[in-house]
Amino acid sequence: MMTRPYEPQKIEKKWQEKWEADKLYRAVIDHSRPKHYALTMLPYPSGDLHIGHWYAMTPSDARARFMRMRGYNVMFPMGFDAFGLPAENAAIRHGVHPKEWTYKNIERMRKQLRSMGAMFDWEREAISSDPEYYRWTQWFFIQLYKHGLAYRALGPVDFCPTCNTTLAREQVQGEDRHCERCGTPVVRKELEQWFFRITRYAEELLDFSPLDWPEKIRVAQTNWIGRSEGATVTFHTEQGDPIQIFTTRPDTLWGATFMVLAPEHPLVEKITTPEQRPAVEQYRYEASRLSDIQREAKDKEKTGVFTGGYAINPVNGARIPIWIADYVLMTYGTGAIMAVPAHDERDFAFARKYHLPVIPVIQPVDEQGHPIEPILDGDTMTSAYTGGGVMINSGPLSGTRVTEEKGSKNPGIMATIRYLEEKGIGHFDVSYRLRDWLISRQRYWGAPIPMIYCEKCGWNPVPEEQLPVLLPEDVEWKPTGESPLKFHPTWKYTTCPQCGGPAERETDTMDTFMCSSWYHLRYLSPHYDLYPFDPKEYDYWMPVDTYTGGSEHATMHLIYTRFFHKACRDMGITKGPEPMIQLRNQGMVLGADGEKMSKSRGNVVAPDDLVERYGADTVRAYLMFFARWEHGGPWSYEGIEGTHRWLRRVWTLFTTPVSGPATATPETLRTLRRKVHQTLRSVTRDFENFEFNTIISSLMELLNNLQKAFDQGAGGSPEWEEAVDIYLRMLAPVCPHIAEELWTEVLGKPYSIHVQSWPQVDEEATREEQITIPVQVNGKVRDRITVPVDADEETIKNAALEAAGVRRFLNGKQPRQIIVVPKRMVSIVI
RNA sequence: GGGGACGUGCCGGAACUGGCAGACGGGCCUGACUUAGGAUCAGGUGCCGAAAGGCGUGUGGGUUCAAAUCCCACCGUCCCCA
Repeated sequence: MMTRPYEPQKIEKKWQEKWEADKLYRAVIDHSRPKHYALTMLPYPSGDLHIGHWYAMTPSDARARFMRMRGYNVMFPMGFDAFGLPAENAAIRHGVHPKEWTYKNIERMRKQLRSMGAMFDWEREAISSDPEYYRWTQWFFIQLYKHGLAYRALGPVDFCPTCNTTLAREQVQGEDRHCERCGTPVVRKELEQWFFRITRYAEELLDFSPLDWPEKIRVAQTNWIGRSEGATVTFHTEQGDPIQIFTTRPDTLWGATFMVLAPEHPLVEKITTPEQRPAVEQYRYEASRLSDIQREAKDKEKTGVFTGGYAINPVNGARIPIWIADYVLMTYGTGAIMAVPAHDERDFAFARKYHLPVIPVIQPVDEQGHPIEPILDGDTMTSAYTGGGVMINSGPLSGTRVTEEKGSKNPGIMATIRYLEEKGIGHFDVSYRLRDWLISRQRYWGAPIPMIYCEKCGWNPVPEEQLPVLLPEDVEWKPTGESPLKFHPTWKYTTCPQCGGPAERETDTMDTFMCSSWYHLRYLSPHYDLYPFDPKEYDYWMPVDTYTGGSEHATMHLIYTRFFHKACRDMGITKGPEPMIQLRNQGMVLGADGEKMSKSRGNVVAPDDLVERYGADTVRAYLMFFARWEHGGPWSYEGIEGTHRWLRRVWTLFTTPVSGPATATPETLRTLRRKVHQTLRSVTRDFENFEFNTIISSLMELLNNLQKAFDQGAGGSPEWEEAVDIYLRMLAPVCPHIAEELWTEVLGKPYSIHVQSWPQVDEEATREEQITIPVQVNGKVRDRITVPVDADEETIKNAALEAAGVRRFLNGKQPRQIIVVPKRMVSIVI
């Protein structure tokens, strides 16, 4: 009889429909089994599923399936991060309503997602732009507001002129400070905006001890938070106005020879002398015309102007001039610095340019503490000295040792801080680079910020029972792209929840990162309407056990969601220290040319076409095979052929009828069984470690062995039956459709393979009887010997010395040393 | 400038704790089957060499009986932060 051909298009669709009809992947609370919450970052419904989505999702799916076979009750949900700018841009450009555009895209992407054959539990689907979802996004905002974690503040903010909205600092990227979404360089604007107090959690966010997260992400977040220890010191102007500064080098305080204020600093007005006023005014005007990008540019020469005012150095009473310079930004720290030119590069350059005094206060010394060359001299120094040494010219602290260490680990710094605290001049302080999260967006397609402004009562939250604040649908766009909420004739007019008088709604919407900060909670119970999630579901499923997605979210989503969880924990909403325990990042699929995929390069790989041609199983397997998952790599149209060939060979071998009883030798069958269990062991280990590429190569290798055994007459034997059984179970998480078809339809085993358990390794079967180990003479392999696996050292040594290849080199001489590593090798030194 | 990842055949990539470098796949070569092959199957394939053998994991040094793996310096690529 003719065996039927492998037709993935037919079997894949069939099984996808059956699995869904049977609710095979429905995840429900089951206290009798350990739970596993596997989560992969939800997509934005851009309209088309990209190969990158496949790369992120299908290996994650395989891992989730593996966990399920290992006995876990696995939840693997999917949804859409559906608010955002592209929808609105489509509206402006093509006149489609963002809602229509978004939901059409979702419809299309659902279909594409289904074609993956992933074990998504669609009954848990959540869409962030559904009112039943964003009602709770708004509710969270109000909770944060009520707990003082959301506040409104006026200040300079980053604004993208193309997207027509403000951005969080995290969304401003690169040297030219461009918008994360569209690449346009941002501009600075002075606006009143809503912020979340993420900085309150800076310290706790640095603690990664409960987490199994990649080093790369932990380092990126640590650097982003940018903790530095030092001192806050209060200087005073001659007139007695305090100027606070933060410094990481209080040990150099005696060397402060001038101060620099940001041109916008409020004290500038007061301290500027009449003679200096024209120059200062001019400089302030010029600075105001420059963007921060230009002001911070590293190749730009540092400029500044003397204000005519003086400050008193609190440690030595020195009268030091106060300058303004545009490289000091009002938005960083206190907008004022003390300048120690002898020990800071930037201050040094500034001092030399404007002929300001340079006074060294740290002298390099040797181990014994004796001064070493160069003996620093402020007049002749050619660069700042930033290393350690001993404090000089520093009054009572002269002679104190200063190391290269930072902050509290440095005895010189700590001695100075103790001194400052005793004198009441300053105190130990920690500063963070992290800034509060700006969440206001001047856009329409987002969750409205549920706040109301009343002339009399100020800002008040919308009463919770009135949530959600629905987005009005009857809106029109101006060509400028400004949010239509601002111009809506009725929507923004409401009454004050406090006094009942006329009031106006906030017309800004929330950063979509707010929506995605809690979506893992909405999956728990997407239609629950008493609370953002059903507490019973929370208690069973949370925290997320395995989270997968791109590492580009290190300082955005991944830090926001941690903050969100901790803030909610402190408000009594969530539990535990962290929302996602284990994180793994996939790399990127590059185009076949090795370049980043983009429409303009014309190197985009379309998954739909591949599925049509090869089937989802081949696409899944190839994506797992072609590179190490966390690295990614270039796509190859020839490479996928190889993976497809493999699956066809699996199909052919497993659908070939066995003719008659087994004729293979016991040795063949033993070898077959050994290889099967050895492969099972390594595949199991690789699944645990997310090493998908070697899972596939092991399965390919095992198929080659199976084929050989079959050709030698293994078919029909119990060993063969077992081999096929284990092979399909191992294949099931990777290629769920072909595995199901072969299991259920071809072999007639009980439906479904996806409810079967993961096979057990028979350790006894994996044991080799004889092993071949290399023998080295002076570090070079000269022969190989075959010995029983449990041979003792003496036996191995003798066998090695007997080997022809060894004797030829030994030439009758006595070896000086023989190293025997049982099961590995013999090394002979002559 | 700071931080991180990395550098292995023609290509993608393997190599667990230092122990046979190049698994697995692609490509290429040879052969079989075939009217045909861009299908399938079998074999070969790091480099030099007729062979013995030598040389090989970015470069140079070091530790070791033994280094892709550990240490030092350098070169190069990519990512993140300024």
